[in-house]
Amino acid sequence: MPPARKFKKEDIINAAYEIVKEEGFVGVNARRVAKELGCSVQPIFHNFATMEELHKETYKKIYAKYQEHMKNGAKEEKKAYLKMGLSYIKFARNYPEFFKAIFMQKTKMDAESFVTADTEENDVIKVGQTMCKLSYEEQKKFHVKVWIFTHGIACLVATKTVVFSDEEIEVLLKESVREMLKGYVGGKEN
Amino acid sequence: MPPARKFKKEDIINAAYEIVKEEGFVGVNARRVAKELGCSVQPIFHNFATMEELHKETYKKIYAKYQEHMKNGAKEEKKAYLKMGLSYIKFARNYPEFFKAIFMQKTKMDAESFVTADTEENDVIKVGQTMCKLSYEEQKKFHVKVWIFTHGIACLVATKTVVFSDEEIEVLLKESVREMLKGYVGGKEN
DNA sequence: CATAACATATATCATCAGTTATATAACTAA
DNA sequence: TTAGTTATATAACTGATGATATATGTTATG
Repeated sequence: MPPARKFKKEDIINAAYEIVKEEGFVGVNARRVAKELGCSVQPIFHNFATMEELHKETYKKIYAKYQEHMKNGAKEEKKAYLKMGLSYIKFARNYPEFFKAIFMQKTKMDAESFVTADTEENDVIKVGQTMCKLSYEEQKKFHVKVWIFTHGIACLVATKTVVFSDEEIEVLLKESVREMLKGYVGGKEN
Repeated sequence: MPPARKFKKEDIINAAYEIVKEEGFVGVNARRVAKELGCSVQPIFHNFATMEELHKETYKKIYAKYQEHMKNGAKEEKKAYLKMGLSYIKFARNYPEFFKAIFMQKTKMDAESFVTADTEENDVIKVGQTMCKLSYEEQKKFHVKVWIFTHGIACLVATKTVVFSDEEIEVLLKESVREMLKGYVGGKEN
C-alpha cells in the first residue's frame, strides 16, 4: 500500500486560496504554491493534472466563500435589500481580490463555473415583502437598479478607488435605496 | 548623421494601443508589438528603455482617448448628467479593455498618471443648472450617487456581464436619474 | 522482512518574456 | 568615397514558469 499523502488536494487549494486573497490569481504558480506549503512542486502536479485545474478548483473555493459570505449577511427578512447590498460591498472590501476575480474579470473559469442565476428570483420575492405597492415586473426593474448601484459601490471599493468606512457605506446605501424606491413609486404616481 | 527612423515612438505606441484594444495590456509584449509592426524587437527597445515605459506611454494615449470620448459626449449643457453618463457607459462598451485598464484595475500606471479630479467640481456645477432646488452640498451628494450608478452599469457592460443595447442603457439611465432626483428631493420634503 | 504501489524531492527541459550583444545596413558630413 | 553615427535584424542570454523524468523515500500487506 502506498504512503499517506502528505499534501492533499485540499491543502494545495488552501495555499492557492491564500495567495489569491493577497495577490490575486496572478500570484498563483507552481513554485509559489509549493513554497507556501513548504514542499516541492511535485505534490501539486501529482494532485492536479495542470495548473489550470488548480486555478479552477481554487476559483470554486473562492466562489463558495462568496456564497457563504452572502448567506450570512442575508439572514434577516426585514430590510433584505440593505443587508444583501451591505454584504456584497463588505465582501468587496474584505476580499477585494476575490471580488475582482469573480465580478470584474471575465475568464474561462466563469464560463465553466456554476454561477446559478436563481438568486435573482429569490431576491425579487424578498423585496416583494417591502414593496407591496409594485407589481412583480416593477419590482424586478427596481431590483435591477438597486443591484447596479450596489455593484457600482462594490467595484469602487474593491479597486480602492474610493475608501468608504462601514458607516459611510451603510448610510449611502440606505439613503439611496430609500430614495430610489421613493422616486420610483413617485414616478409612477406623477 | 543617422539613418531616418523607420519606426518612431508613435508607431510603436499605436501598435501597443491596438493590441490593448483587443486583448488588454496582457497582450502587449515586445515580440507581439514587433510582429504588429512587422519589425524586430530592436526598434522597440531603441525607442523605449523598458517595456514598462511603453506600457505607461500607451496608457497615456488610452487615457487621452477616454478624455476625448467624454469631451465629445458632454458638449451639451442641457441634460449634462445623462449625456456624460451615456458617454461613460458607451466608452465601456466600445472600448471595454480600455475601460477595464483605466477603471477596473489598480496599477502602477494609475498612481503615476495625471488623473485630475477636477472634473467632479465641474460636473456638480453643471448639474446645478438642472437642480436649482438643492444646495451645493446636496448636489454633490446626489452627484456621487448618480456617478456610482453610472459606474455600476459601465462595469457590467465592460465585463460583458450584462449585454445592454443603446436604447436599454439610455432608458435605464434616464429613468434612474429622474427617479433618484425625485426620490432625493422627495426625501427632503417628507 | 520483502514488496508493490504510490508520494515526494531533485534536476531538468521547453517555452516565453524582457533585455542585450553583435553584425549589418543606411544615412550624412567631410 | 569614406568615416562616423545610429537604426535595424538576428541571435543570444536571463529569469520565470509549466511540466516531466528519475531517484528516493514511505507504508500497508502478505
